[in-house]
Amino acid sequence: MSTETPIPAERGDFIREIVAADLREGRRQSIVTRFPPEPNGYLHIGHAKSICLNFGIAREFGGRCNLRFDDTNPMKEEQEYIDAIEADVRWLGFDWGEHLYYASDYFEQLYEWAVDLIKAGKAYVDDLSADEIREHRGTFTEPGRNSPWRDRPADESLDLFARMRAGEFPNGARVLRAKIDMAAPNISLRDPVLYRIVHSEHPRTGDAWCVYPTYDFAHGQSDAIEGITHSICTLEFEAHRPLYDWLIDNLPVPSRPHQYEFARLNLTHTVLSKRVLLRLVNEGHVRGWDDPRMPTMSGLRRRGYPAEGITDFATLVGVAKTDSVVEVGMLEHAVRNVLNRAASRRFAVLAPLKIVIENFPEGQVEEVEVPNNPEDPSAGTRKVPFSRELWIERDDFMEEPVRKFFRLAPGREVRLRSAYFVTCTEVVKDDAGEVVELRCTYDPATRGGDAPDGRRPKATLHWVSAAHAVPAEVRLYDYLFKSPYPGADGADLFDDLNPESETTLSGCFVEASLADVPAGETVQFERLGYFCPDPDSAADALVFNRTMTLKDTWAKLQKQGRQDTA
RNA sequence: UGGCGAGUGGCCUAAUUGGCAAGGCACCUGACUCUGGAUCAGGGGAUUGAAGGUUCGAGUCCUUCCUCGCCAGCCA
Repeated sequence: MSTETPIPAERGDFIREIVAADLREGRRQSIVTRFPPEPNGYLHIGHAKSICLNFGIAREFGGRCNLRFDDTNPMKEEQEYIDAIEADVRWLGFDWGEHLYYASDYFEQLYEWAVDLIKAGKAYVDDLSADEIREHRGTFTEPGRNSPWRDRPADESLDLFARMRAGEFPNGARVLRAKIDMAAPNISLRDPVLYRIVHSEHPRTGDAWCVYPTYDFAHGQSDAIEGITHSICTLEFEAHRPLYDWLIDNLPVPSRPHQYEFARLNLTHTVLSKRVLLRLVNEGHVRGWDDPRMPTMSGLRRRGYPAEGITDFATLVGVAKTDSVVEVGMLEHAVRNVLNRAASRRFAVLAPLKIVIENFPEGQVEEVEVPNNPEDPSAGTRKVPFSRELWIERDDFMEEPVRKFFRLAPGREVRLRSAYFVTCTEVVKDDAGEVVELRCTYDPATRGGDAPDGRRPKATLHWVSAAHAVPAEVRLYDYLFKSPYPGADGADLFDDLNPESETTLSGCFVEASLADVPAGETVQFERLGYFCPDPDSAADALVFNRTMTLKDTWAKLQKQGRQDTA
């Protein structure tokens, strides 16, 4: 308890074990990781897994995690994304301190190293076109062929490379390539492109450059410059590791980072691909990157998911090298878990049905005391007005109750939460036979929700006073994709889009205090689920998003019943 | 087809490196309950991708095979 060891006691995932061993066996004195997003889109929950891994390791092992933007492709990158990414990482609860970097910070150094490589005869300027380079590359089974420019004198490459930088050539005219092995079974070693000409405004460096390093030439060297010890990336970069190492081996870099790969996160009922997410936005399937149905950080935030739920989820799924698809249910579990603990409870009626308590004095208003969070007594209580006319949930009444339906029905007594027991005495219908109102009586002796004679209703209902409740719009969300595996076995994943992923309810009535819920806070509407105010919400026009429902065994029973009869 | 990687209950992840296959999610049952929530207790579910081999003993080591993923951008 008194001694502090930088090495956590419990065994972790395979990467943490490597980190611990490197420390324990003296290969490393301290740990430096990095989260290296490309600012060409918004962060999603898959990135959260990587963020939690990199920042988590730094935190646990007393090290540091840099935030580094991998901004080597000015055609796709924008400042807007840089800003959003920073905000998202912060929101998750991580801090990079002073260590905010950009690969573009290193462009000059990278250029010099490229020159070193040319001088050493390990890189050359190639005049072949992109198509020709592809043809020369060979295939999985056939080796590639050397470019005719491969053995051009270093001086010539040097001159050409300088002129590429000077802007003498158009996009695609020439590239700088590493001279490795055109017959390598690993295709990324067949003289990979190191630099290409891109005449394009860069969000950070403007028009200072018209040659840009490729990912392969920038990433490992950036790691080395920053003293990254463990460069953690996803599985698809595994084949690049030999190239990563080759560059580190052949350049006078100041440190020796190592790359480790883990399986990226996949989730059922959604898609975590920047390309597809971009299409969802651009084609109007959602209203934007922060649409509450999106798996983006900003979408989840707007949906009301607490950051802690997401980081807990990352811990829950672990880190391994097996391609996997995690059931969304696990995310929902993590989120419910923190919300159940922290969210304060309120009353809201989504599909209102009026009840009139005939023996309750007209015009009288009583304030009943309601606990804000039964899970957390320190959250205190609040006063909620109770009167003769109330709204209850339509689903909480059945004229002809089926088996196992415990809620209100003609002649049945239920408890109105924290208020009184009421009994339904009469059902009022309109001409069409629709139930429009219930007449009830209440038992004044049950004030607060307990009967002196100890009788206990089988159901407790939420309610709001008709005269005091405020109207609201509530947006219900469901999975963006109907199929757990959108686009599986060749199907067009856009065919799997769930047309009911968003349902807007108007005419809801909510407790007046709900007008004061601050942005970013998620509350529980008792018995219904977790909800948060949407940015569209205004003082005189409240809008709530349903973050998720409570676990609902009644709904499950109903669903099962439907299946049984079907 | 060449290279690389991965296969453990429906899903995710462990297994002290050769010693009784464990935990979480999901599911089911019961208890409790002023949320049909939460909580608590219990339960079902695994030939560890397959077949051989080594061994007293294999998820772990060897051989062969099968399946899946990634790689042929001047994307990352």
